[in-house]
Amino acid sequence: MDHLTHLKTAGLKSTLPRLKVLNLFGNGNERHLSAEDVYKKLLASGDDVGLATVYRVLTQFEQAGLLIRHHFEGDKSVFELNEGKHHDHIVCLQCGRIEEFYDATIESRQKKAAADRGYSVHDHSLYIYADCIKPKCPNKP
Amino acid sequence: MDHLTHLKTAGLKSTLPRLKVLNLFGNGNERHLSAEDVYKKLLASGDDVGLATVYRVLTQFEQAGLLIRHHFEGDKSVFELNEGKHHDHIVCLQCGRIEEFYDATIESRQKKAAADRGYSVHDHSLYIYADCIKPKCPNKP
DNA sequence: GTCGGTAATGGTAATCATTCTCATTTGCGT
DNA sequence: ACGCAAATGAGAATGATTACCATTACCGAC
Repeated sequence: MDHLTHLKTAGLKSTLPRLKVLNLFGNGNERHLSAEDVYKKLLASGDDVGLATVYRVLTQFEQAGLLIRHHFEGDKSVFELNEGKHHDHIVCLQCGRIEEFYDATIESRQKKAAADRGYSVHDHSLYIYADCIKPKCPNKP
Repeated sequence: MDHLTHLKTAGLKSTLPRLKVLNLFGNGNERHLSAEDVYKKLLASGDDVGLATVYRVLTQFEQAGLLIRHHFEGDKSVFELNEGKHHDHIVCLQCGRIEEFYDATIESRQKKAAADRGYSVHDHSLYIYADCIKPKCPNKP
């Protein structure tokens, strides 16, 4: 399913700003971007979209299920493309690198923990804050 | 160790505002409070501390290890007394109820996931967002 | 292809949580 | 009791995000 179709499916009109934002997440080497990141990257590539639009579009995409919003430590939201495969995150506190991982055992234990206590799970977030090993880590935030 | 001793140990002067905040978390029926919550509760009980002080004190307590800061969904930080026993949280999206749980298997799998990828863990946060079962849930945020 | 209505955009002001500034007050050792 | 450094509190400042609203761009009907 291409971007245009994605938008249609979500009941969103296919506009230039929206396509540009989707493209960023689609091609991008960086999977995890904040609103400010997206805004700056678009400006840098000559496409000027308003910051307000970026925020609006990101929220719409999240609600449409195209993007996933994360609240890592710190105040700003970070988004990534929802490619259907759930995963958790390890965040390097030194350089900000984000690594994804999936552990079936953790997933099932979580489900069980919630079920045992009478909760019906919507979703969950697991963030591991760590230092990544040099020389991988440039140690610069 | 009582509150006064806690402060001393942390190298913090024992002041009225600090004791009042610690008391809130100590006695409180509610373990999880935001800065605004703390501020309002103090005002309600006739003790007037400034909001700035509340924020400052909460941050100091966090750094001293007396409190733990959480970033549940939404924008504001939530604090709870650090009683030494790590646990994760289930948050009811309907009524805001927070339930704590601990699962040794999840803990060890997390550690392993990070270690396998060359990370040295600082800490981690696992939040399960769910609906709690009626009639427990008053369904009112 | 053009027209028109509606939804989308973007600049700016407003909001919310949090932090900073700085003059005043308080805790605490002497 | 005194004095000074540390703590407080009121309000300004900040940073992220949202609201407002006049202008502009999609898209379906003709």
